[in-house]
Amino acid sequence: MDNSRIARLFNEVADLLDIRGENPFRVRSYRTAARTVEDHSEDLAAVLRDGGDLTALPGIGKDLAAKIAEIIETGKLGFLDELKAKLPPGLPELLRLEGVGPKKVKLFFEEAGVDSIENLDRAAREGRLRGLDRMGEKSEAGIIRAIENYRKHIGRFRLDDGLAAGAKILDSLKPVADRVVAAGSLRRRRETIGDLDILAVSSDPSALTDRFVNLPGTASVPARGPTRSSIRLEGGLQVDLRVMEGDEFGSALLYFTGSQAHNIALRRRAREMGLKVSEYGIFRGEEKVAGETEEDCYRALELPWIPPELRENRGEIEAAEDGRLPRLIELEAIRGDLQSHSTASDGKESIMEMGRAAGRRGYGYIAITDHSRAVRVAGGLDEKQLARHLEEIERAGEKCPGVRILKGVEVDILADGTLDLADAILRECEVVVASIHSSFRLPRKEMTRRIVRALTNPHVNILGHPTGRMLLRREPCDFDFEEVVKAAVGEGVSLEINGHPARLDLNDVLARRARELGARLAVNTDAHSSAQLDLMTYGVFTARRAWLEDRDVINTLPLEELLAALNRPTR
DNA sequence: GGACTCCTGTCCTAGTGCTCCAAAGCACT
Repeated sequence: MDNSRIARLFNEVADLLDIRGENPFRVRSYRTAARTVEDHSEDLAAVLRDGGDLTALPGIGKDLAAKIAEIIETGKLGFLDELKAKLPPGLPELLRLEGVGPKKVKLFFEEAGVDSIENLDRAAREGRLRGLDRMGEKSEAGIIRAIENYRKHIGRFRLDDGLAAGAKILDSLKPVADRVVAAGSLRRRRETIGDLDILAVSSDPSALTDRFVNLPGTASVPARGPTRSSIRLEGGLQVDLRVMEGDEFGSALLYFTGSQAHNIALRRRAREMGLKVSEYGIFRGEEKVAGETEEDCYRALELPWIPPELRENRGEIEAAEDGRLPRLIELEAIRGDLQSHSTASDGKESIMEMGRAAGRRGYGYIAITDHSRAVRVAGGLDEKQLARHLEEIERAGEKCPGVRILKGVEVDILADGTLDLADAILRECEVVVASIHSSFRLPRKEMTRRIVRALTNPHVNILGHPTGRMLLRREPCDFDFEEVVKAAVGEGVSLEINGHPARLDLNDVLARRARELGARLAVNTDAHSSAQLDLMTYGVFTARRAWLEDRDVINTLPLEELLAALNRPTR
Protein backbone atom coordinates (compact mmCIF):
# COMPACT_ATOMS: atom_id res chain seq x y z
CA MET A 1 0.00 0.00 0.00
CA ASP A 2 3.06 2.19 -0.14
CA ASN A 3 2.67 2.21 -3.89
CA SER A 4 0.08 4.95 -3.79
CA ARG A 5 2.39 7.08 -1.70
CA ILE A 6 5.20 6.68 -4.23
CA ALA A 7 2.76 7.59 -6.99
CA ARG A 8 1.67 10.69 -5.10
CA LEU A 9 5.25 11.92 -4.70
CA PHE A 10 5.99 11.32 -8.40
CA ASN A 11 2.89 13.27 -9.37
CA GLU A 12 4.01 16.12 -7.14
CA VAL A 13 7.38 16.14 -8.90
CA ALA A 14 5.60 16.20 -12.27
CA ASP A 15 3.44 19.16 -11.20
CA LEU A 16 6.45 21.15 -10.07
CA LEU A 17 8.51 20.34 -13.18
CA ASP A 18 5.50 21.29 -15.29
CA ILE A 19 5.17 24.67 -13.62
CA ARG A 20 8.86 25.30 -14.06
CA GLY A 21 8.39 24.71 -17.76
CA GLU A 22 10.84 21.84 -17.91
CA ASN A 23 11.10 19.25 -20.64
CA PRO A 24 7.53 17.99 -21.09
CA PHE A 25 8.79 14.48 -21.74
CA ARG A 26 10.51 14.46 -18.43
CA VAL A 27 7.26 15.54 -16.83
CA ARG A 28 5.47 12.76 -18.63
CA SER A 29 8.02 10.23 -17.40
CA TYR A 30 7.08 11.03 -13.82
CA ARG A 31 3.37 10.91 -14.53
CA THR A 32 3.67 7.61 -16.41
CA ALA A 33 5.78 6.18 -13.62
CA ALA A 34 3.24 7.34 -11.04
CA ARG A 35 0.51 5.53 -12.87
CA THR A 36 2.60 2.40 -13.35
CA VAL A 37 3.37 2.31 -9.65
CA GLU A 38 -0.22 3.00 -8.62
CA ASP A 39 -1.61 0.27 -10.85
CA HIS A 40 1.03 -2.24 -9.91
CA SER A 41 -0.59 -4.85 -7.76
CA GLU A 42 2.49 -5.98 -5.88
CA ASP A 43 3.79 -3.86 -3.05
CA LEU A 44 7.01 -2.40 -4.45
CA ALA A 45 8.61 -2.41 -1.01
CA ALA A 46 8.16 -6.18 -1.01
CA VAL A 47 9.53 -6.44 -4.55
CA LEU A 48 12.60 -4.54 -3.49
CA ARG A 49 13.00 -6.56 -0.31
CA ASP A 50 12.88 -9.78 -2.31
CA GLY A 51 15.65 -8.52 -4.56
CA GLY A 52 13.31 -7.73 -7.46
CA ASP A 53 14.34 -5.44 -10.30
CA LEU A 54 12.23 -2.30 -10.45
CA THR A 55 13.58 -1.37 -13.89
CA ALA A 56 11.65 -4.35 -15.23
CA LEU A 57 8.52 -2.21 -14.84
CA PRO A 58 7.55 -0.29 -17.97
CA GLY A 59 8.69 3.33 -17.88
CA ILE A 60 10.91 2.80 -14.84
CA GLY A 61 14.61 3.15 -15.60
CA LYS A 62 17.67 3.40 -13.44
CA ASP A 63 16.94 6.87 -12.15
CA LEU A 64 13.31 6.34 -11.20
CA ALA A 65 14.07 2.94 -9.72
CA ALA A 66 16.60 4.62 -7.45
CA LYS A 67 14.03 7.26 -6.51
CA ILE A 68 11.47 4.57 -5.67
CA ALA A 69 14.05 2.83 -3.50
CA GLU A 70 14.82 6.14 -1.80
CA ILE A 71 11.15 6.68 -0.98
CA ILE A 72 10.76 3.16 0.37
CA GLU A 73 13.92 3.37 2.47
CA THR A 74 13.67 6.93 3.77
CA GLY A 75 10.01 7.77 3.31
CA LYS A 76 11.09 10.89 1.42
CA LEU A 77 12.27 12.01 -1.98
CA GLY A 78 15.19 14.46 -1.86
CA PHE A 79 14.62 15.63 -5.43
CA LEU A 80 11.05 16.60 -4.59
CA ASP A 81 12.19 18.50 -1.53
CA GLU A 82 14.74 20.40 -3.68
CA LEU A 83 12.04 21.33 -6.16
CA LYS A 84 9.71 22.41 -3.40
CA ALA A 85 12.41 24.64 -1.95
CA LYS A 86 12.61 26.50 -5.25
CA LEU A 87 8.92 27.29 -5.53
CA PRO A 88 6.25 28.55 -3.16
CA PRO A 89 4.30 25.68 -1.58
CA GLY A 90 0.94 26.94 -2.77
CA LEU A 91 1.69 26.79 -6.51
CA PRO A 92 0.84 23.15 -7.32
CA GLU A 93 -2.61 23.60 -5.83
CA LEU A 94 -3.34 26.22 -8.50
CA LEU A 95 -3.29 23.41 -11.07
CA ARG A 96 -6.43 22.01 -9.48
CA LEU A 97 -8.39 25.03 -10.71
CA GLU A 98 -10.46 24.59 -13.81
CA GLY A 99 -8.95 26.50 -16.72
CA VAL A 100 -5.55 26.78 -15.07
CA GLY A 101 -2.64 24.69 -16.34
CA PRO A 102 1.11 24.89 -15.83
CA LYS A 103 1.53 27.77 -18.28
CA LYS A 104 -0.99 29.91 -16.47
CA VAL A 105 0.49 29.09 -13.06
CA LYS A 106 3.91 30.16 -14.32
CA LEU A 107 2.44 33.34 -15.78
CA PHE A 108 0.53 34.25 -12.60
CA PHE A 109 3.54 33.58 -10.41
CA GLU A 110 6.16 35.38 -12.49
CA GLU A 111 4.09 38.30 -13.72
CA ALA A 112 1.68 38.89 -10.83
CA GLY A 113 3.51 37.41 -7.85
CA VAL A 114 0.69 34.94 -7.23
CA ASP A 115 1.78 31.99 -5.10
CA SER A 116 -1.43 30.59 -3.62
CA ILE A 117 -5.13 30.27 -4.30
CA GLU A 118 -5.86 33.07 -1.79
CA ASN A 119 -3.40 35.31 -3.61
CA LEU A 120 -4.85 34.48 -6.99
CA ASP A 121 -8.34 35.17 -5.74
CA ARG A 122 -7.28 38.61 -4.51
CA ALA A 123 -5.38 39.42 -7.70
CA ALA A 124 -8.38 38.46 -9.83
CA ARG A 125 -10.81 40.48 -7.73
CA GLU A 126 -8.52 43.51 -7.86
CA GLY A 127 -8.34 43.24 -11.64
CA ARG A 128 -4.62 42.60 -11.68
CA LEU A 129 -4.79 39.60 -14.01
CA ARG A 130 -6.48 41.19 -17.01
CA GLY A 131 -3.35 42.96 -18.16
CA LEU A 132 -1.32 39.77 -18.38
CA ASP A 133 -0.52 38.06 -21.65
CA ARG A 134 -3.61 36.45 -23.19
CA MET A 135 -5.73 37.32 -20.17
CA GLY A 136 -8.82 39.51 -20.36
CA GLU A 137 -11.78 40.38 -18.17
CA LYS A 138 -13.56 37.15 -19.09
CA SER A 139 -10.56 35.04 -18.14
CA GLU A 140 -10.30 36.90 -14.87
CA ALA A 141 -13.96 36.27 -14.07
CA GLY A 142 -13.37 32.62 -15.01
CA ILE A 143 -10.58 32.38 -12.45
CA ILE A 144 -12.81 33.76 -9.71
CA ARG A 145 -15.51 31.26 -10.63
CA ALA A 146 -13.02 28.40 -10.73
CA ILE A 147 -11.80 29.26 -7.23
CA GLU A 148 -15.35 29.40 -5.91
CA ASN A 149 -16.07 26.01 -7.44
CA TYR A 150 -12.87 24.55 -6.15
CA ARG A 151 -13.58 25.67 -2.61
CA LYS A 152 -17.10 24.35 -2.75
CA HIS A 153 -16.47 20.97 -4.31
CA ILE A 154 -13.08 19.56 -3.63
CA GLY A 155 -12.82 15.89 -4.37
CA ARG A 156 -14.69 13.09 -5.97
CA PHE A 157 -18.05 11.40 -5.68
CA ARG A 158 -18.96 7.87 -4.73
CA LEU A 159 -20.08 5.51 -7.46
CA ASP A 160 -23.53 5.06 -5.94
CA ASP A 161 -24.10 8.83 -5.88
CA GLY A 162 -22.92 9.05 -9.47
CA LEU A 163 -25.23 6.26 -10.60
CA ALA A 164 -28.20 7.88 -8.87
CA ALA A 165 -27.50 11.29 -10.42
CA GLY A 166 -26.90 9.66 -13.80
CA ALA A 167 -30.19 7.78 -13.75
CA LYS A 168 -32.13 11.01 -13.11
CA ILE A 169 -30.38 12.84 -15.92
CA LEU A 170 -30.91 10.02 -18.39
CA ASP A 171 -34.62 10.00 -17.54
CA SER A 172 -34.85 13.73 -18.19
CA LEU A 173 -33.03 13.55 -21.51
CA LYS A 174 -34.71 10.43 -22.93
CA PRO A 175 -37.76 12.29 -24.31
CA VAL A 176 -35.54 14.52 -26.50
CA ALA A 177 -32.94 11.91 -27.48
CA ASP A 178 -32.97 8.90 -29.77
CA ARG A 179 -30.30 7.29 -27.63
CA VAL A 180 -28.72 8.46 -24.41
CA VAL A 181 -26.30 6.59 -22.16
CA ALA A 182 -23.86 7.26 -19.34
CA ALA A 183 -20.23 6.56 -20.22
CA GLY A 184 -16.96 7.51 -18.54
CA SER A 185 -15.78 6.22 -15.19
CA LEU A 186 -19.39 5.53 -14.26
CA ARG A 187 -19.66 2.95 -17.04
CA ARG A 188 -16.30 1.51 -16.04
CA ARG A 189 -17.73 1.25 -12.47
CA ARG A 190 -14.84 3.01 -10.82
CA GLU A 191 -15.25 3.27 -7.07
CA THR A 192 -15.38 7.06 -7.24
CA ILE A 193 -16.06 9.37 -10.14
CA GLY A 194 -14.82 12.87 -10.85
CA ASP A 195 -17.59 13.78 -13.26
CA LEU A 196 -20.46 12.29 -15.20
CA ASP A 197 -20.27 11.68 -18.96
CA ILE A 198 -23.45 11.49 -20.99
CA LEU A 199 -23.49 10.50 -24.64
CA ALA A 200 -26.55 11.12 -26.78
CA VAL A 201 -27.88 10.88 -30.31
CA SER A 202 -30.78 13.14 -31.20
CA SER A 203 -32.66 14.25 -34.28
CA ASP A 204 -32.98 17.64 -32.59
CA PRO A 205 -29.56 18.36 -31.00
CA SER A 206 -30.35 21.94 -30.00
CA ALA A 207 -33.48 20.85 -28.11
CA LEU A 208 -31.40 18.22 -26.37
CA THR A 209 -28.72 20.73 -25.41
CA ASP A 210 -31.38 23.17 -24.21
CA ARG A 211 -32.92 20.54 -22.01
CA PHE A 212 -29.50 19.57 -20.71
CA VAL A 213 -28.29 23.02 -19.66
CA ASN A 214 -31.64 23.64 -17.99
CA LEU A 215 -31.81 20.40 -16.01
CA PRO A 216 -33.22 20.86 -12.51
CA GLY A 217 -30.46 21.24 -9.93
CA THR A 218 -28.04 22.90 -12.35
CA ALA A 219 -25.85 25.47 -10.59
CA SER A 220 -23.81 26.68 -13.56
CA VAL A 221 -23.06 26.01 -17.22
CA PRO A 222 -19.28 26.07 -17.73
CA ALA A 223 -19.49 25.21 -21.44
CA ARG A 224 -22.12 25.05 -24.13
CA GLY A 225 -21.54 24.08 -27.74
CA PRO A 226 -23.39 22.28 -30.53
CA THR A 227 -21.74 18.95 -29.77
CA ARG A 228 -20.26 19.36 -26.30
CA SER A 229 -21.69 21.01 -23.19
CA SER A 230 -21.03 20.89 -19.46
CA ILE A 231 -23.11 21.70 -16.43
CA ARG A 232 -22.30 21.69 -12.76
CA LEU A 233 -24.97 20.41 -10.41
CA GLU A 234 -25.69 22.06 -7.09
CA GLY A 235 -24.00 19.19 -5.27
CA GLY A 236 -20.80 20.02 -7.19
CA LEU A 237 -20.84 17.15 -9.68
CA GLN A 238 -19.89 18.20 -13.21
CA VAL A 239 -21.84 16.57 -16.03
CA ASP A 240 -20.57 16.57 -19.63
CA LEU A 241 -22.87 15.95 -22.55
CA ARG A 242 -21.62 14.90 -25.95
CA VAL A 243 -24.05 14.87 -28.87
CA MET A 244 -23.13 12.58 -31.76
CA GLU A 245 -24.54 11.16 -34.99
CA GLY A 246 -26.02 7.66 -34.88
CA ASP A 247 -23.37 6.09 -37.07
CA GLU A 248 -20.69 7.43 -34.72
CA PHE A 249 -22.27 6.01 -31.59
CA GLY A 250 -19.89 3.09 -31.13
CA SER A 251 -16.70 5.06 -31.58
CA ALA A 252 -18.09 7.89 -29.43
CA LEU A 253 -19.06 5.45 -26.69
CA LEU A 254 -15.63 3.90 -26.86
CA TYR A 255 -13.97 7.29 -26.61
CA PHE A 256 -16.25 8.64 -23.91
CA THR A 257 -16.02 5.50 -21.78
CA GLY A 258 -12.24 5.71 -21.63
CA SER A 259 -10.19 5.39 -19.64
CA GLN A 260 -7.85 7.95 -21.08
CA ALA A 261 -5.01 5.43 -20.81
CA HIS A 262 -7.07 2.81 -22.64
CA ASN A 263 -7.94 5.28 -25.39
CA ILE A 264 -4.35 6.31 -25.90
CA ALA A 265 -3.22 2.69 -26.05
CA LEU A 266 -5.93 1.87 -28.60
CA ARG A 267 -5.08 4.88 -30.74
CA ARG A 268 -1.44 4.00 -30.69
CA ARG A 269 -2.26 0.47 -31.77
CA ALA A 270 -4.43 1.92 -34.53
CA ARG A 271 -1.63 4.11 -35.77
CA GLU A 272 0.69 1.12 -35.97
CA MET A 273 -1.97 -0.59 -38.09
CA GLY A 274 -2.27 2.41 -40.38
CA LEU A 275 -5.61 3.43 -38.87
CA LYS A 276 -6.80 6.52 -37.07
CA VAL A 277 -9.22 6.41 -34.13
CA SER A 278 -11.27 9.36 -32.99
CA GLU A 279 -14.70 9.70 -31.44
CA TYR A 280 -16.09 9.96 -34.99
CA GLY A 281 -14.96 6.55 -36.10
CA ILE A 282 -12.03 4.47 -37.18
CA PHE A 283 -10.50 5.60 -40.44
CA ARG A 284 -8.07 4.29 -43.00
CA GLY A 285 -7.11 7.50 -44.75
CA GLU A 286 -10.42 9.13 -45.63
CA GLU A 287 -12.33 5.88 -45.51
CA LYS A 288 -14.37 5.14 -42.41
CA VAL A 289 -13.98 1.48 -41.49
CA ALA A 290 -15.94 1.34 -38.20
CA GLY A 291 -17.94 3.49 -35.81
CA GLU A 292 -21.48 2.29 -35.43
CA THR A 293 -20.87 -0.09 -32.53
CA GLU A 294 -18.08 -0.68 -30.06
CA GLU A 295 -17.79 -4.25 -31.30
CA ASP A 296 -17.11 -2.94 -34.83
CA CYS A 297 -14.43 -0.61 -33.52
CA TYR A 298 -12.60 -3.29 -31.58
CA ARG A 299 -12.92 -5.66 -34.53
CA ALA A 300 -11.31 -3.08 -36.80
CA LEU A 301 -8.41 -3.08 -34.36
CA GLU A 302 -8.36 -6.89 -34.51
CA LEU A 303 -9.54 -7.22 -30.91
CA PRO A 304 -12.56 -8.74 -29.24
CA TRP A 305 -14.88 -6.38 -27.35
CA ILE A 306 -13.38 -5.50 -23.99
CA PRO A 307 -15.71 -5.06 -20.98
CA PRO A 308 -15.70 -1.43 -19.75
CA GLU A 309 -14.61 -2.46 -16.24
CA LEU A 310 -11.28 -3.65 -17.67
CA ARG A 311 -10.50 -0.56 -19.74
CA GLU A 312 -7.73 0.88 -17.62
CA ASN A 313 -4.73 -0.14 -19.73
CA ARG A 314 -3.77 -2.66 -17.09
CA GLY A 315 -3.01 -5.43 -19.57
CA GLU A 316 -6.50 -5.83 -21.05
CA ILE A 317 -5.45 -4.98 -24.61
CA GLU A 318 -2.65 -7.55 -24.55
CA ALA A 319 -4.99 -10.09 -22.98
CA ALA A 320 -7.62 -9.39 -25.62
CA GLU A 321 -5.07 -9.83 -28.36
CA ASP A 322 -3.98 -13.20 -26.97
CA GLY A 323 -7.53 -14.41 -26.29
CA ARG A 324 -6.86 -14.29 -22.55
CA LEU A 325 -9.64 -11.96 -21.44
CA PRO A 326 -11.30 -13.32 -18.30
CA ARG A 327 -14.91 -14.49 -18.29
CA LEU A 328 -15.87 -11.87 -15.75
CA ILE A 329 -18.16 -12.78 -12.88
CA GLU A 330 -21.81 -11.70 -13.26
CA LEU A 331 -24.25 -10.71 -10.53
CA GLU A 332 -26.39 -13.73 -11.46
CA ALA A 333 -23.57 -16.07 -10.47
CA ILE A 334 -23.80 -15.01 -6.82
CA ARG A 335 -25.65 -17.66 -4.82
CA GLY A 336 -25.62 -16.07 -1.39
CA ASP A 337 -24.32 -13.39 0.93
CA LEU A 338 -21.78 -14.19 3.63
CA GLN A 339 -21.95 -11.02 5.69
CA SER A 340 -25.19 -9.47 6.95
CA HIS A 341 -26.58 -8.08 10.18
CA SER A 342 -29.85 -8.41 12.06
CA THR A 343 -31.56 -6.59 14.94
CA ALA A 344 -29.45 -8.74 17.26
CA SER A 345 -26.73 -6.11 16.78
CA ASP A 346 -27.03 -3.01 14.58
CA GLY A 347 -29.13 -4.38 11.71
CA LYS A 348 -32.60 -3.01 11.05
CA GLU A 349 -34.46 -6.24 10.38
CA SER A 350 -34.94 -9.63 11.95
CA ILE A 351 -33.12 -12.80 10.99
CA MET A 352 -36.30 -14.04 9.36
CA GLU A 353 -36.76 -10.88 7.30
CA MET A 354 -33.18 -11.06 6.08
CA GLY A 355 -33.59 -14.73 5.21
CA ARG A 356 -36.76 -14.19 3.25
CA ALA A 357 -35.24 -11.24 1.40
CA ALA A 358 -32.33 -13.50 0.42
CA GLY A 359 -34.85 -16.03 -0.87
CA ARG A 360 -36.60 -13.37 -2.96
CA ARG A 361 -33.25 -12.63 -4.59
CA GLY A 362 -32.91 -16.25 -5.55
CA TYR A 363 -30.10 -16.94 -3.09
CA GLY A 364 -29.50 -20.42 -1.74
CA TYR A 365 -28.00 -19.12 1.51
CA ILE A 366 -27.30 -16.08 3.64
CA ALA A 367 -25.02 -15.81 6.64
CA ILE A 368 -26.22 -13.69 9.54
CA THR A 369 -23.03 -12.27 10.99
CA ASP A 370 -23.82 -9.89 13.82
CA HIS A 371 -21.11 -7.96 15.65
CA SER A 372 -19.19 -9.17 18.67
CA ARG A 373 -19.10 -7.32 21.99
CA ALA A 374 -16.14 -5.03 21.27
CA VAL A 375 -18.32 -3.03 18.87
CA ARG A 376 -20.44 -1.61 21.67
CA VAL A 377 -22.09 1.13 19.64
CA ALA A 378 -23.43 -1.60 17.35
CA GLY A 379 -24.78 -3.68 20.22
CA GLY A 380 -22.20 -6.42 19.75
CA LEU A 381 -22.88 -9.83 21.30
CA ASP A 382 -20.92 -11.64 23.98
CA GLU A 383 -20.57 -15.43 24.12
CA LYS A 384 -23.82 -16.07 25.93
CA GLN A 385 -25.82 -13.72 23.74
CA LEU A 386 -24.28 -15.20 20.61
CA ALA A 387 -25.13 -18.72 21.76
CA ARG A 388 -28.80 -17.74 22.13
CA HIS A 389 -28.64 -15.85 18.83
CA LEU A 390 -27.32 -18.92 17.01
CA GLU A 391 -30.28 -20.89 18.31
CA GLU A 392 -32.58 -18.19 16.99
CA ILE A 393 -30.92 -18.39 13.60
CA GLU A 394 -31.55 -22.12 13.58
CA ARG A 395 -35.21 -21.67 14.47
CA ALA A 396 -35.64 -18.93 11.86
CA GLY A 397 -34.06 -21.21 9.30
CA GLU A 398 -36.68 -23.86 9.92
CA LYS A 399 -39.38 -21.37 8.97
CA CYS A 400 -37.57 -20.14 5.90
CA PRO A 401 -37.67 -22.90 3.31
CA GLY A 402 -35.51 -22.65 0.24
CA VAL A 403 -32.84 -20.54 1.86
CA ARG A 404 -30.26 -21.84 4.25
CA ILE A 405 -29.61 -19.24 6.95
CA LEU A 406 -26.05 -19.79 8.04
CA LYS A 407 -25.04 -19.31 11.66
CA GLY A 408 -22.41 -16.62 11.61
CA VAL A 409 -20.67 -13.81 13.43
CA GLU A 410 -18.51 -10.84 12.57
CA VAL A 411 -15.95 -11.14 15.29
CA ASP A 412 -13.67 -8.24 16.08
CA ILE A 413 -9.94 -8.50 15.67
CA LEU A 414 -8.60 -6.88 18.82
CA ALA A 415 -5.49 -4.69 18.78
CA ASP A 416 -3.21 -7.63 19.63
CA GLY A 417 -4.67 -9.88 16.95
CA THR A 418 -6.69 -12.06 19.29
CA LEU A 419 -10.40 -12.37 18.64
CA ASP A 420 -13.18 -10.82 20.65
CA LEU A 421 -14.96 -14.14 21.32
CA ALA A 422 -13.82 -17.48 22.70
CA ASP A 423 -13.02 -20.36 20.36
CA ALA A 424 -15.72 -22.46 22.01
CA ILE A 425 -18.48 -20.27 20.56
CA LEU A 426 -16.75 -19.54 17.25
CA ARG A 427 -16.64 -23.30 16.74
CA GLU A 428 -20.45 -23.32 16.75
CA CYS A 429 -20.62 -20.86 13.86
CA GLU A 430 -20.75 -21.86 10.22
CA VAL A 431 -19.34 -18.55 8.98
CA VAL A 432 -16.85 -16.51 10.98
CA VAL A 433 -15.96 -13.16 9.49
CA ALA A 434 -13.06 -11.50 11.32
CA SER A 435 -12.81 -7.72 10.98
CA ILE A 436 -11.09 -4.69 12.41
CA HIS A 437 -13.25 -1.89 13.83
CA SER A 438 -10.77 -0.13 16.11
CA SER A 439 -7.08 0.77 16.42
CA PHE A 440 -6.85 1.48 12.70
CA ARG A 441 -3.61 3.38 12.94
CA LEU A 442 -1.20 0.83 14.35
CA PRO A 443 2.31 0.88 12.89
CA ARG A 444 2.70 -1.30 9.80
CA LYS A 445 4.56 -4.18 11.41
CA GLU A 446 2.20 -4.37 14.34
CA MET A 447 -0.84 -4.21 12.08
CA THR A 448 0.52 -6.97 9.86
CA ARG A 449 1.23 -9.18 12.87
CA ARG A 450 -2.22 -8.42 14.25
CA ILE A 451 -4.08 -9.50 11.12
CA VAL A 452 -1.92 -12.55 10.47
CA ARG A 453 -2.48 -13.68 14.04
CA ALA A 454 -6.22 -13.36 13.62
CA LEU A 455 -6.08 -15.43 10.43
CA THR A 456 -4.37 -18.27 12.25
CA ASN A 457 -7.39 -18.77 14.48
CA PRO A 458 -8.75 -22.04 13.10
CA HIS A 459 -12.37 -20.87 13.12
CA VAL A 460 -11.99 -17.78 10.96
CA ASN A 461 -13.35 -18.19 7.42
CA ILE A 462 -13.30 -14.69 5.97
CA LEU A 463 -11.26 -11.56 6.58
CA GLY A 464 -13.89 -8.78 6.51
CA HIS A 465 -13.28 -5.43 4.79
CA PRO A 466 -9.54 -6.13 4.93
CA THR A 467 -8.06 -2.62 4.66
CA GLY A 468 -10.67 -0.81 6.75
CA ARG A 469 -10.84 2.14 4.41
CA MET A 470 -13.92 4.32 3.97
CA LEU A 471 -14.07 5.97 0.57
CA LEU A 472 -13.39 9.72 0.66
CA ARG A 473 -13.27 9.54 4.47
CA ARG A 474 -10.78 7.13 5.97
CA GLU A 475 -7.48 5.90 4.59
CA PRO A 476 -6.77 2.16 4.55
CA CYS A 477 -4.86 0.57 7.42
CA ASP A 478 -1.17 0.21 6.80
CA PHE A 479 0.00 -3.41 6.65
CA ASP A 480 2.03 -5.75 4.49
CA PHE A 481 -0.64 -6.86 2.06
CA GLU A 482 1.41 -9.62 0.47
CA GLU A 483 2.18 -11.17 3.82
CA VAL A 484 -1.45 -11.08 4.89
CA VAL A 485 -2.64 -12.62 1.63
CA LYS A 486 -0.05 -15.35 1.85
CA ALA A 487 -1.18 -16.10 5.40
CA ALA A 488 -4.81 -16.17 4.28
CA VAL A 489 -3.98 -18.57 1.44
CA GLY A 490 -2.03 -20.80 3.81
CA GLU A 491 -4.83 -20.83 6.37
CA GLY A 492 -7.63 -21.31 3.86
CA VAL A 493 -9.22 -17.98 4.76
CA SER A 494 -11.07 -16.04 2.08
CA LEU A 495 -10.67 -12.30 1.64
CA GLU A 496 -13.75 -10.15 1.44
CA ILE A 497 -14.73 -7.71 -1.22
CA ASN A 498 -17.13 -5.70 0.86
CA GLY A 499 -19.72 -4.41 -1.57
CA HIS A 500 -20.91 -1.44 0.45
CA PRO A 501 -20.28 1.54 -1.85
CA ALA A 502 -18.68 3.43 1.04
CA ARG A 503 -16.12 0.63 1.43
CA LEU A 504 -15.50 -1.47 -1.69
CA ASP A 505 -12.82 -3.18 0.32
CA LEU A 506 -10.74 -4.92 -1.04
CA ASN A 507 -10.51 -2.55 -3.97
CA ASP A 508 -10.02 -3.66 -7.57
CA VAL A 509 -6.21 -3.59 -7.63
CA LEU A 510 -5.76 -5.41 -4.32
CA ALA A 511 -8.43 -8.00 -5.07
CA ARG A 512 -6.71 -8.76 -8.36
CA ARG A 513 -3.40 -9.16 -6.59
CA ALA A 514 -4.96 -11.38 -3.94
CA ARG A 515 -6.23 -13.71 -6.63
CA GLU A 516 -2.84 -13.75 -8.32
CA LEU A 517 -1.41 -14.91 -5.00
CA GLY A 518 -3.91 -17.75 -4.88
CA ALA A 519 -6.50 -16.26 -2.53
CA ARG A 520 -10.22 -16.91 -2.77
CA LEU A 521 -12.58 -13.98 -2.48
CA ALA A 522 -16.00 -13.59 -0.89
CA VAL A 523 -18.17 -10.82 -2.31
CA ASN A 524 -20.50 -9.66 0.48
CA THR A 525 -22.81 -6.73 1.14
CA ASP A 526 -22.43 -6.24 4.90
CA ALA A 527 -26.18 -5.50 4.66
CA HIS A 528 -27.79 -3.87 7.69
CA SER A 529 -31.26 -4.13 6.13
CA SER A 530 -32.86 -6.37 3.54
CA ALA A 531 -32.76 -3.57 0.96
CA GLN A 532 -29.00 -3.40 1.35
CA LEU A 533 -28.67 -6.92 -0.01
CA ASP A 534 -28.93 -5.11 -3.36
CA LEU A 535 -25.50 -3.60 -2.73
CA MET A 536 -24.13 -6.90 -4.01
CA THR A 537 -24.08 -5.25 -7.40
CA TYR A 538 -21.28 -2.92 -6.25
CA GLY A 539 -19.27 -5.81 -4.91
CA VAL A 540 -19.58 -7.53 -8.27
CA PHE A 541 -18.53 -4.31 -10.07
CA THR A 542 -15.34 -4.32 -8.00
CA ALA A 543 -14.79 -8.04 -8.57
CA ARG A 544 -15.10 -7.50 -12.31
CA ARG A 545 -12.63 -4.61 -12.19
CA ALA A 546 -10.33 -7.07 -10.39
CA TRP A 547 -10.59 -9.47 -13.37
CA LEU A 548 -12.35 -12.08 -11.23
CA GLU A 549 -14.26 -15.03 -12.64
CA ASP A 550 -16.96 -17.12 -10.95
CA ARG A 551 -14.46 -19.68 -9.74
CA ASP A 552 -12.49 -17.05 -7.79
CA VAL A 553 -15.47 -16.16 -5.59
CA ILE A 554 -16.66 -18.66 -2.97
CA ASN A 555 -20.22 -17.42 -2.79
CA THR A 556 -20.83 -18.47 -6.37
CA LEU A 557 -20.70 -22.05 -5.03
CA PRO A 558 -23.82 -24.09 -4.32
CA LEU A 559 -24.50 -24.58 -0.61
CA GLU A 560 -22.85 -27.95 -0.13
CA GLU A 561 -19.69 -26.93 -1.94
CA LEU A 562 -19.61 -23.65 -0.06
CA LEU A 563 -19.78 -25.45 3.28
CA ALA A 564 -16.95 -27.70 2.17
CA ALA A 565 -14.94 -24.68 1.04
CA LEU A 566 -15.47 -22.95 4.39
CA ASN A 567 -14.02 -25.95 6.22
CA ARG A 568 -10.53 -25.05 7.32
CA PRO A 569 -7.79 -27.47 6.33
CA THR A 570 -6.72 -29.60 9.28
CA ARG A 571 -3.06 -29.51 10.09
C1' DG B 1 13.48 10.65 -17.56
C1' DG B 2 12.92 6.19 -20.49
C1' DA B 3 13.82 3.44 -24.52
C1' DC B 4 16.26 2.54 -28.28
C1' DT B 5 20.28 2.75 -31.01
C1' DC B 6 24.48 3.46 -30.77
C1' DC B 7 28.13 5.42 -27.59
C1' DT B 8 25.81 10.75 -28.41
C1' DG B 9 21.63 11.58 -29.74
C1' DT B 10 16.79 11.17 -30.92
C1' DC B 11 12.21 10.51 -30.12
C1' DC B 12 8.78 9.85 -26.90
C1' DT B 13 1.08 8.41 -25.77
C1' DA B 14 -4.31 10.27 -29.50
C1' DG B 15 -7.24 13.28 -31.18
C1' DT B 16 -10.72 16.90 -30.90
C1' DG B 17 -13.95 20.80 -28.87
C1' DC B 18 -14.55 25.14 -26.28
C1' DT B 19 -13.02 29.50 -24.73
C1' DC B 20 -11.04 33.74 -25.13
C1' DC B 21 -8.45 36.23 -27.68
C1' DA B 22 -6.92 36.41 -32.11
C1' DA B 23 -2.67 31.80 -31.71
C1' DA B 24 -2.89 28.85 -27.91
C1' DG B 25 -4.18 26.93 -23.66
C1' DC B 26 -6.98 23.88 -21.44
C1' DA B 27 -10.34 20.34 -21.21
C1' DC B 28 -12.17 15.69 -22.13
C1' DT B 29 -11.97 10.47 -22.62
